[in-house]
Amino acid sequence: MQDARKIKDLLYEQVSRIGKVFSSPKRLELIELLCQGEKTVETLANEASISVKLTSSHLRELRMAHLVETERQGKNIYYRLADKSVADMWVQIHTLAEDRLIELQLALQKIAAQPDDLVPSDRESLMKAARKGEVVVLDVRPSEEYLNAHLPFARSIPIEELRQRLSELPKDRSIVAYCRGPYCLMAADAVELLRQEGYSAIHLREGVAEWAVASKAA
Amino acid sequence: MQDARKIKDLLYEQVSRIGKVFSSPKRLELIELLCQGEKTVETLANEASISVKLTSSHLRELRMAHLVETERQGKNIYYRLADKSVADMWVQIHTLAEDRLIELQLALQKIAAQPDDLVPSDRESLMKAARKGEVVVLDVRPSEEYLNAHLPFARSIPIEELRQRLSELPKDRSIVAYCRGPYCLMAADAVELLRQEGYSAIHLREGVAEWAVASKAA
DNA sequence: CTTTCATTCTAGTAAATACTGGAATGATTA
DNA sequence: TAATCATTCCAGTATTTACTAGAATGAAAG
Repeated sequence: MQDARKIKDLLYEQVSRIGKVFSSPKRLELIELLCQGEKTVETLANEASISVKLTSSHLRELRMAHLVETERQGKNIYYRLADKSVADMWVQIHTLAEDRLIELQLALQKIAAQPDDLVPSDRESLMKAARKGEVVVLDVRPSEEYLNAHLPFARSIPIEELRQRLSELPKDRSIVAYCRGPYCLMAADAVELLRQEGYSAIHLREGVAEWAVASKAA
Repeated sequence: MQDARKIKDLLYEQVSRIGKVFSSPKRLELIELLCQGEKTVETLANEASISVKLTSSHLRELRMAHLVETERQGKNIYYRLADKSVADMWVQIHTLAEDRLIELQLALQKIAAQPDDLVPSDRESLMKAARKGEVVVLDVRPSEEYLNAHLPFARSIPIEELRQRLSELPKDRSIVAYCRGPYCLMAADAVELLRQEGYSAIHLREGVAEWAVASKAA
């Protein structure tokens, strides 16, 4: 019976290794970034606003849990998620957090509290409209991330280029902007800019990872 | 821009609160127990082999993350999962751990390394056979857990009563035993006992939580 | 009023964690 | 050879965590 306890302790201990990875805010941010495609350590460090050394140590934790893989390309080392299921887990955990934590719901309402933010229920109708060309789905992430994966029918204009490339967008149709996910502020900024310039813009909170999970569930 | 950083930090911080809950082996064990139905603090402490006080403090963490609810019934306080999605998350996280951690795979192979353990792919055929009465699906958990939820067509004989109630089981058909999930040893023990007594017994690794997630995905 | 169940407070230990900085190492490219 | 990208080692700090034990508190049952 003592033997059984030891075995159980060992098993839960192993599972907790995965839980530990998801228990650090910065590691969560790195995982979300890696959901957009492979990236170098330097890119990850800059995006997450931490030092390369600290990034390296967080990535080490991810590697030791076998949640990421590395590949050397010239001078750079690229990190990527080891499996699609890691991206799914990120979506599951932040969704659970949004469902259970009132504090998180309030924080999310504060940023971009537009009444017309698109929520998952609109998914099919959005795709139908996008297919017909009734709306423009706009991906405002860096173009490498768009090239790695993007929503169906989406057009790419990175947020930094948006102001100069406004003329590419129609004023007679709604523009649905999205970015990395609900914790990324790029789409919210894009919507603000577009509205100032007289466009009809809507903020889609989901990123490609959230979209993928939602599509599977449907 | 500094403002944006602060907002992001706050959001990831909140999500990490949920991750932290799943980063402790004992809390994972408590969650798995609560997946079987509501339980008192004392029961949880005994099952997890820890003191009531420590159990209480772990449950406090779960409460503060709004993952469990409590209800007073007479002298006892019953804990239960606040939502089905918490049970789903437990299944997702231990599944991810099993997929990614070789150490966990090896540990699981050691316990009950029977070649005929049932794996998820057999789910539909198992149900078909159970419906026709070709196999007996046996739930060896305590009867309260069986009453709370059990697999379709399952019969309940708690592991402690199994030896005395062997005569209730047929020798001409296969007996598929299951318990709380892959980290619970009751079904493995039951299979061992049944085989010693001349029964044809098979170990189903999934519990009701795993079954529910798998059924949704299919 | 006592017992039972459960939480909380205080207090303490041991270990792990997140982060910083400096210096060394290694691999690759130019 | 020098520069770049990344990791690692060493050292140190601050914080958090898991756990133990003793004592007090509270809520309900008998």
